[in-house]
Amino acid sequence: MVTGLRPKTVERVALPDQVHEILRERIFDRMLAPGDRLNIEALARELKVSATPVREALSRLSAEGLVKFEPYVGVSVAPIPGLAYYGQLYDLRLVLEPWAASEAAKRQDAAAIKDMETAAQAMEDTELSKRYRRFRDFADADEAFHRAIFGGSGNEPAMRAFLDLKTHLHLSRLYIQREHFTDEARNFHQSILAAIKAGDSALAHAQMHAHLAQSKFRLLGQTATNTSTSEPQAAR
Amino acid sequence: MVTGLRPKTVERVALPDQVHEILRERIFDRMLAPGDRLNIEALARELKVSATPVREALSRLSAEGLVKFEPYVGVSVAPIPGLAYYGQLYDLRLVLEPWAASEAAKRQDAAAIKDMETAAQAMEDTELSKRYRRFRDFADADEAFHRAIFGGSGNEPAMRAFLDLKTHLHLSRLYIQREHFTDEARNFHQSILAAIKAGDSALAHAQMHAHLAQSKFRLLGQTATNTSTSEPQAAR
DNA sequence: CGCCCATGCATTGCGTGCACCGTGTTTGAT
DNA sequence: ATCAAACACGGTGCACGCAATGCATGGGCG
Repeated sequence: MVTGLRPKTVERVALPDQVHEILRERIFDRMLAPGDRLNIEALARELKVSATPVREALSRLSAEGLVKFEPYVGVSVAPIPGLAYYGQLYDLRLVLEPWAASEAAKRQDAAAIKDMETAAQAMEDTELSKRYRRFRDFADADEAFHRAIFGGSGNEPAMRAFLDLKTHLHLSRLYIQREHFTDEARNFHQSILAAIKAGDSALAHAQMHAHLAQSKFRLLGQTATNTSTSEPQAAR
Repeated sequence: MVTGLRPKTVERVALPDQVHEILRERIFDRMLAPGDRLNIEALARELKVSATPVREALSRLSAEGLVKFEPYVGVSVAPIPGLAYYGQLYDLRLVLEPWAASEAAKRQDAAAIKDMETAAQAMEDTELSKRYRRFRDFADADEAFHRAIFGGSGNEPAMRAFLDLKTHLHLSRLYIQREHFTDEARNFHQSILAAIKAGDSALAHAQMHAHLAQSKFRLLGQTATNTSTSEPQAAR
């Protein structure tokens, strides 16, 4: 128990983590098309490592649902879900996050509210320096805000569930990356934050619901009921 | 594509899977206490395999949250959460599952309803042969029923989230394994199933909520603080 | 004399290279 | 043209060497 807390200064850890992150980036950036086979030894040669760390990284990616793992056959990039899937993802968020927001409003966790403010502020800052504004920065700040709300709900399993969802969330942004709507989201975030700080759980619930409904609308183009079989399977 | 469906008769796949299952069992059965270090080579010797599959299995367990992974140090059994955590778990289910049940009632997915009936029937059968009734059999049937409801909701991300939750759900049963309340749960399941088959989404929502609230009550001993959630999730 | 910090050692996880075997394809014979 | 056997690709498992961690011991300083 004398270990104390690690400095966290240097990247003391993990070669598999690096491979994991690299492959993750490639999938997000569409360098790897869905269905592409990921050859273990080829990746090992390219990345100048052995097969073991690569296997480890692929195993984690499989757990995240980004690659499909077929025993004794190999791994391939998981098919990118269609708009219908992301509609379902928003349906799920429409259930989870308004509840999380209302819980956060009730609990008034000081640290979590601080996190929300930080994330909201990061969004403002991102907005300010439009020159360097990368969509990813905005997405990161958005994710941080929503995560902070789950943190404020005090519900650890819900936080875990959200963190699992977030991987797929990032992919959904591929469909709307050309349109930003940052102002709209920013305003909603401010409203939600205000409601939570005021302890108005009903309002926080409503604002979050409106925020996500709006986002879903931006993604699907119209208030589709849900789950209609429309798989455009873009790219490639 | 000629492979068709694998026979499943023989252990066609994976040595890591077997190690994974063995360790999983040991954690569930309390053979391994929280905090215990899991020595890789020791496990390898005991299970008559090499270190590689063991490492792979531990990696998956880490992804499930059953073990804690410290780079360059080793893995140890994750601390078993307290009752407060499982209360939160039920709070989350109280949000997710009533919604899933109402969606299932709306969609009327024939295959999923079939699964629900099968699971419900399995519960009845388990009840019949009381001599061999193991609590685990009951728990498996219960899980199958709830999973079938998520299947009926047609929401794939929700299904994924539930599958992740289920690991921790099994652990929660450690607290109440001496009390069964199987009749109570069985009756609730029948009510929920009837409501879904009747297409009564509101009733399905209410029944599922009552079911989980009752289960939470059984676990915690008394109605806990929150779970107010006054709004029954109007769902659009 | 006692506490603290630095250095050495044992333990053990981590990474590599090689050999085995299952899979999927191609080729050759009927 | 069809089926079967052999080949090649590549994932899987294993033994070994390397490196990092944590503990123990010894020396130095207050």
